[in-house]
Amino acid sequence: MYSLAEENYIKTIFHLQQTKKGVVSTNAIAESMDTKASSVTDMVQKLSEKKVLSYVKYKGAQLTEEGKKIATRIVRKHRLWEVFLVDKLEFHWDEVHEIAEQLEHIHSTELIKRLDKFLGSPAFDPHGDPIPDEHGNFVKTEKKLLSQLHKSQFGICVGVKESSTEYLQYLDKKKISIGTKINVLGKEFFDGSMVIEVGTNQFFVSKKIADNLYVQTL
Amino acid sequence: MYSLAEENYIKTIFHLQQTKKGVVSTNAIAESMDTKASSVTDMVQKLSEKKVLSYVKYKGAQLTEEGKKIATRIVRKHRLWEVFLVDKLEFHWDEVHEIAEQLEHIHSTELIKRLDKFLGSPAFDPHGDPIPDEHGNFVKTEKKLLSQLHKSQFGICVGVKESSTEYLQYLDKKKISIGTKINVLGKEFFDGSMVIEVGTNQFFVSKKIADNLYVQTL
DNA sequence: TTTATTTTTTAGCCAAGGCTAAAAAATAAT
DNA sequence: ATTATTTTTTAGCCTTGGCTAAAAAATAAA
Repeated sequence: MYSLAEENYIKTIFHLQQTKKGVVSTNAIAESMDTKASSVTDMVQKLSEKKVLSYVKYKGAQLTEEGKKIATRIVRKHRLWEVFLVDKLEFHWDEVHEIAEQLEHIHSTELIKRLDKFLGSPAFDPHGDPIPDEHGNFVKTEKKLLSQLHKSQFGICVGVKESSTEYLQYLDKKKISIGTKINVLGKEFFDGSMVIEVGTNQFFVSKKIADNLYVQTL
Repeated sequence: MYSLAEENYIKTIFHLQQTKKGVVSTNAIAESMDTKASSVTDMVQKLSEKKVLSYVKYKGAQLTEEGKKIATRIVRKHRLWEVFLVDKLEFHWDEVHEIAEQLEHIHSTELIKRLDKFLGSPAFDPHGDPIPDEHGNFVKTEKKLLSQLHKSQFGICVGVKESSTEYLQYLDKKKISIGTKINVLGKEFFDGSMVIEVGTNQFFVSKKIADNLYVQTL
């Protein structure tokens, strides 16, 4: 069993080594966790002894397989709870992070198993990020522009390229927000326009619109 | 904001002063929390400075109004989460305590407001204990025998007087367990037998049966 | 290739919460 | 009313997870 502090370090290092690719520097961890480098050194040395990560002085830290497993479980919990908060308690997607930060540390594998089932084993959280399955497997996703999808593919809205007021209002009107699933029903070869499905709504979007929306795809 | 340790002390003292009536001794707290008396003394002195309880050396501790408020909020959270675990995640009522012990420390008033609404503002938890409302008011309940109820009253099953195998099997068959709501539809003056409703089922119970079941009533 | 600068680590300190052992107060027994 | 026993407190120490300031290593600049 890992302490709250340990879990938070593991989670942070996991996220950092996704982006920064490879070993993570002491300073990077410190900055990301809003703490001091000296504190990070201490903790990283402790976690290294626990075989959660490998650590070479002055070089940085890198999670072991065990460490990644722990991190993945935390991420799974975090994202499932976010789905719960949004889908069941009707929170808005941008209000749930803080609460999920707390809920992700609740210890009970049975709880998560049942929560997952209760939520219908969702594949994405309300921000459009993929939820690892119970074995820790992430679906490998790619961030693309909506315009890059083909007919009968789908994507989860994760952001916009340029955010003009008009565009955001358009998305709002069409009930597209972060985490929304978008099915591509058809695509016009000639002008790149598409027919998409959002919820139960089906409508037409121009290439200009589809070029401005980022989606996460499998 | 109170720490995890502080919240646990406050909660424990709250429960102890319900039963033991009045001031709570250092040893009682220590035993109940499975810790040492010396640790209790330290914490109780700290909480006294924070005006959460009044404490007289060698005499014991007693929660202030503020302390009771904090305790009540924790109890409310604990019991609402238990309802969630049983009603929504289909845990059995005797499996949920540990998990609720963790969930009760999640900080977010909005979360509890929404959880309560989501659950239909339940008045009792799965053990038949009353859930304080958002202002901290407990419905004042009384523990009675089912046989003491009158027509059109209801009670929440909280236990049995004598537990023979046959009796427990009977309850099982009738889908009566801890936390089950029982409506008294009719009562026969002559022999004390009753017609009760459990879920959507309505059936007859003899006085002997009704005399053996404890229920919580408003 | 020295010298400066940045990054990281070490050393020493602090607060929270716990523990043990000894002292002090309260309570019970003679 | 003493003495014995139990309860509670104090004193001192431990671990976790922070912090600051100084030292050491790595990196960049001259």
